Amino acid sequence: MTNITLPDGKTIRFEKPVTGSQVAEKISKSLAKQALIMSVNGELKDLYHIIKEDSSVKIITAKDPEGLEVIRHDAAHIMAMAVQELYPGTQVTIGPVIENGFYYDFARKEPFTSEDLNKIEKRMSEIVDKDVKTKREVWEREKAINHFKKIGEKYKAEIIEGIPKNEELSIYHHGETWHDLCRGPHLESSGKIGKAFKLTKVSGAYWRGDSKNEMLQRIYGTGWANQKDLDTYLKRIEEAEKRDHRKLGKEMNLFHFREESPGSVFWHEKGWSLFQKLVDYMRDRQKKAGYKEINTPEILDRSLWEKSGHWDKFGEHMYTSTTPDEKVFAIKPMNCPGCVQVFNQGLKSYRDLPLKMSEFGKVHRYEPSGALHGLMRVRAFTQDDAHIFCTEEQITEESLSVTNLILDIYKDLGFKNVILKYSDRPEIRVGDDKVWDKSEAALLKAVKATKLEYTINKGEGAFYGPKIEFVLRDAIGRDWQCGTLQVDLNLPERLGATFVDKDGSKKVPVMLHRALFGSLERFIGILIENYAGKLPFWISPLQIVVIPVSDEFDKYASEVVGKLRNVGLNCEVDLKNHNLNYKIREHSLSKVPVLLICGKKEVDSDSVTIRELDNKKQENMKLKDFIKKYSALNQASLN
RNA sequence: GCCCUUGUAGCUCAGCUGGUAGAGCAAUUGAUUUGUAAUCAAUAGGUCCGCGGUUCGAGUCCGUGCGGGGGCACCA
Repeated sequence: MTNITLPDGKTIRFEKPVTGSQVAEKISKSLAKQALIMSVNGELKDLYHIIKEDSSVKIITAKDPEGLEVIRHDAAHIMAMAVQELYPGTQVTIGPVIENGFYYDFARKEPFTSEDLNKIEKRMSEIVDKDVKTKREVWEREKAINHFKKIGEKYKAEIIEGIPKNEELSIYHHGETWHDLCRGPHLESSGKIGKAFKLTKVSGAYWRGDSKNEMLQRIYGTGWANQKDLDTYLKRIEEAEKRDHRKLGKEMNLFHFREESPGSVFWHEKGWSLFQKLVDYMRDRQKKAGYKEINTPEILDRSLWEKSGHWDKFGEHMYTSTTPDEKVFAIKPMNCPGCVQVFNQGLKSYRDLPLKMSEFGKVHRYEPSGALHGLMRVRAFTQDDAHIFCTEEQITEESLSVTNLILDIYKDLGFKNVILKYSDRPEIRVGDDKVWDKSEAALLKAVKATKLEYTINKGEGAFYGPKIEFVLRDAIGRDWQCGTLQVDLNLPERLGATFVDKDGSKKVPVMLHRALFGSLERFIGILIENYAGKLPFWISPLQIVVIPVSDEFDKYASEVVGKLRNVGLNCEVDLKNHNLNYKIREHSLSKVPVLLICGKKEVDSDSVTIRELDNKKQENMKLKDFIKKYSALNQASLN
């Protein structure tokens, strides 16, 4: 007698032990058809697993996240099977499920080409059609190791050797010819995978993820429950490609990169205008929040970096320069040591704290060539940096005020969806554990006070203190880590920063590092992708183009531009010998938010006709009203 | 840094197995004077990423360097 309790609380009674398939069959024919795997007392099992005792069982279909995962996992297996059929001698390693799909890492001398991918995909399809049965076996450890060694799968053998001795080793057979070591569960047969998968790319990947090991070939695939989901996913990828800031940056004439300085931006007039607009805005916000802006040298003597600890901990990422007199300088990769030097000038009292010093510091970091990626990962960038010198007691309050400022600024720029990542002490760290206790608690208190969603990343703090990272979600659901707030229990002491406390004794202040955008360059990349290039009016580098209907109205159009420039709007007049349609198309494609059309009607009535981007409706307005309305829109606070 | 891939006009790209470069758009000039997403025509435009090699001959094949792209590793 086996009692099976279903998720809705109902119990089905079976005379004998049963399989998941039998349970599903009992519930309904359609469920039996859709069933992929099952969960028995919370453990995922194959459908053909025999349940011997009373259990609560949930039949899992493609609608459940676990179901989709199994589809992907099986697709990975079938891919490996197809690869080994097509390319004998290829060794398999690991093949997990990942977000949106799966991959499998192979060891093979010859590289896989994109044609190979097509072939493999086709073979996978054939295997699905054949609907080969899956069979699970439990093997004895030595047998498994010897077996895989014998058939030349040294990576598999190595994996098994690393599995704890008390763990059960299951081998899954797919059809008569292919098998793999796997924890499972798996689908009953290959037909259940369906055809909603696609191999997407090949790449290199280190064995066990360690760059000291040999490089394997990884084939990525995406897999879904049905064709519709696959299509939706592929569409989303396409949409992301359309928004690529590298493409848009070129099209919109914002910036370029070139061989002479990989990873450094050549800002064009329009891109720089956007950059400056953000800086102006930040300056204004920080001033109002009580920050004092400073600026420190780009090049500083080696000795300072040795004192700060950067030379040791960050040396391989630093650009250095030796002067003709053999002195070694480093180009700053961070602003903090410079800022502490400014703090150290003059005697500071507890009355000066918290002291907030901001700096738009340009830093250089020698990033590995393979890491570079448009504006998102560069070797030279500008931080909207600030350092807050305060007492331990002030950590929570200051952190909270930084957090509020960040959230408010993100909101102004159109990002309302923000989550926090809190990281506490890492294994290797400096400072007394008691101080860590205090600063972690203080920072966590601030995190909780925001009432925002947050994750705790254990042990991922900086070696000098705990930190919060601000992750914003963009218009198409991608997460970007931007701002950061770090408590520093180390640097002020190393660089001899002190203040005179109430009792007259000298104390070392706590330092908070914070950046809101993180890197201006990167943030601009995120902005471009978030808005697909259609930036909000107030930061748009070219806000308005005035178009005369014919050259008869060139003079009026030029006058309008003059007046708009006078109130600080970025605008151009288009006097080219093209017709109106052509100009509207051209400027719309280059994403100018507002076009003003001027013809006889407008000249006669001292007005302009407004056409906003992506809005075919036109509106005629007196020029002075237009100026009033749009110069107001030019302020962030009104957006 | 590592694996794969890629580099042709300002831009997007074509150029089969080696035989001295081609299109569309942009630019320039001329015509047209246009009322809401491409008016017509003509002209000009190239160290085919750099260096070396094979060859009678290299954009094309080989080697190497640099850059770009996709991943891996890295992101203090």
